[in-house]
Amino acid sequence: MSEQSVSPQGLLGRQNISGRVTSADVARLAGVSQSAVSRVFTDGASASAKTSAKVKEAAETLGYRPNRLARSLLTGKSYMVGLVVAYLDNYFYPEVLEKLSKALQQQGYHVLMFMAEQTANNIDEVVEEILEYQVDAIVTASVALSSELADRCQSAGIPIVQFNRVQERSRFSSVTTDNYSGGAEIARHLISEGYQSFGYIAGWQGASTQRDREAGFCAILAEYGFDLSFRAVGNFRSEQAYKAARLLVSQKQRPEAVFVANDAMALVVMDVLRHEADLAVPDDIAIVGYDDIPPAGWPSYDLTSFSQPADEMVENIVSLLMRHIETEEMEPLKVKINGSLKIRSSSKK
Amino acid sequence: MSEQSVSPQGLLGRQNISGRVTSADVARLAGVSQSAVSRVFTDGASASAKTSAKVKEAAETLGYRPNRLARSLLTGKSYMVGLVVAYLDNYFYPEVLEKLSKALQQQGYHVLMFMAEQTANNIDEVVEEILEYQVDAIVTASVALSSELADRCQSAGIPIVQFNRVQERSRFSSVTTDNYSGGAEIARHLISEGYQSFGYIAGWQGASTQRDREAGFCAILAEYGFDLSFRAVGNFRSEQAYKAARLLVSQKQRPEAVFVANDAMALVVMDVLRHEADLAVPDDIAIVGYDDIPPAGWPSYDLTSFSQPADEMVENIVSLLMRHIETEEMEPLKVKINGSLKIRSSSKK
DNA sequence: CTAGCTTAAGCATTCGTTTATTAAAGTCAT
DNA sequence: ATGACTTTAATAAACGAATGCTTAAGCTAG
Repeated sequence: MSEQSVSPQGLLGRQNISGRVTSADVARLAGVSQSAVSRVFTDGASASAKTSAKVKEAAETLGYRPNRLARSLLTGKSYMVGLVVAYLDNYFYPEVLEKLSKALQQQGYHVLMFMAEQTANNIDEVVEEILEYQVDAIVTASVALSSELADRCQSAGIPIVQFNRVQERSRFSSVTTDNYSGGAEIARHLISEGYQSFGYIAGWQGASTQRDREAGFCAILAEYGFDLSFRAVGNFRSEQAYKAARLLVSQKQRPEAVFVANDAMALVVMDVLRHEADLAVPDDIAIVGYDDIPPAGWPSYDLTSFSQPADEMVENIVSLLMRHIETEEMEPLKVKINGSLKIRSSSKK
Repeated sequence: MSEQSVSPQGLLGRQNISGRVTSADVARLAGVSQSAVSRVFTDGASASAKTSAKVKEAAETLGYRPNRLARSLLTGKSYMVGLVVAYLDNYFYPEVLEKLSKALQQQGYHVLMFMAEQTANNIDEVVEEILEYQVDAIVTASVALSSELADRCQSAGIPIVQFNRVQERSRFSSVTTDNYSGGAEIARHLISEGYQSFGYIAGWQGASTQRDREAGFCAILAEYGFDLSFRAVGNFRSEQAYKAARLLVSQKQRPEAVFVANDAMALVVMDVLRHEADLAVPDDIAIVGYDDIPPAGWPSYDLTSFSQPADEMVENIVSLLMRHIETEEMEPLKVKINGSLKIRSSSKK
């Protein structure tokens, strides 16, 4: 035994310094090559039952799992989807986020979160950062991108799906409800209930959702010979909705029915009407919202709202994503989901 | 010019096939080495003003940004933090998620989302998957880990911070409010208001938060010679809270005041009392919740609630994370935040 | 003008994988 | 057994960027 044949590392898969177990460690323990280990862990690759078993056992005892980031270098896929979102205090978004996260997880993908301010500048910055993470796709929620950034993503081959926002001549896919018909349906409903004067509290004017909802609403009003007797801007923010509501109750001539551009604001408005102005909903004034977030259905509010079906919207986001990612098909698709008006007591005469 | 000295690729930084721009592309265009490009983009590395300028310009025109995943191979840091969360329909979590996301983003980190079912099995699976992504740390929200998994993370050197959950003899850090004193303070408040009989609607019994809140509440009741005249389990889920509330209103002897283990359930209970049982809150029955989520403060509910200060909790999560990640200090710290009881009209006699 | 020192940039290696290429080992009928 | 063919595994070269080592350049001082 005069030869110094024993490896200085010892024969067993001693872990490397960093504490992370690598495929080489597993290979050593299993007595196979590193590439064999790799093949066992990538489906579609061939490995004999025997080695597969050896490798799996070794991996188990060492607690090995392949490093997805290293893998991504070779495969070009990170199995991460970047999500850009501006705020979660509109409760429509947590709902969507939860569903989206679960659905993607089921497909082996995961959501990497990015919070953006509403300012275009900030959003571009954020997206630049997203690109560093080599996400396979980006989902933007209620947020618009500069066309310059759009180009960057385009040329980097990173598909974008916009949620609840469409940019007219943009090259990316989007999923929305038909906000124009939503607004229109609300108008029809209120008219058919017999209301005669109407108000509108707007969301952020830069948003396509805002514009479409208002346009649809007003178009039908006009068709029946009505127009808005009150209009204020709430920018989709509660504090501003609060101010808009104060303004509303201070009018000498209050409208009989008010459409508020989303539920988050509509709830604030209802609270002001009832608890600060002592007005009854719907008897003194009817309210309709948009989104049908869970609190809209709570008995204390029972708010009529145009429902954006989160499940169906998420399903569509996911299938668009998968289409773009897995077939490399870049052709954008603009999907419009049919929502439906949930009529509740806040708008019944 | 008889030599074929022109590179087959052309002299300009023609992008590689995959469409992604690499540091080598930038180097070629700037006429420097790849390592020079790398140095320009890693702070703490030296580069002359001249090359730095050349490189930055080239990077700009090519739209280059360093690949974080590739970088992570060398540095061992991914700048991602895994977040495990079970549901977002308790509105305390979206709030925390938004704040956490923003705070981490400010430090250059980002949140990778993982949705877990409540079952221990599923959570372990999910965490295994997280590990594949080489996150620098894990935050769990209202979720418990098997000790086996804990070992794995420990030995992989991945710190864990538990949010709103403590595991007794576990080796990871946690951030909670002092749920025991929270429950106690609620009891003191109700007693001092003069209520004489008490009910409790419990959360998921496996949760330390649930146990501590109840224990603190009952301890003080006992101290004053009271006990629970009603108890039901809502598991932190609205549907089950609904059933518990139905049970409550069907009692012959209703308690005068009820503590519901969190706001999400408390709001459901209030709605049942008011809209299904025609009872007045607080006149017929007082209600107190826990978390102080935004809807608790909405005038329609005006629910007394023990406030868990999301800002402060998040600050603590982040500083624990940074401590663990950047100093490699693994010693767990269990942080208890002081909450405060927000007394509103739902519990005033 | 040169010795002596500092700063900058290039080369080559490395991180943990996948995968093309090639060599070895089975399989099966003859 | 032997040859023709199919599996399986090992070797080595990527992927994109960071970094130790080394050399070239730049600067100061004598």
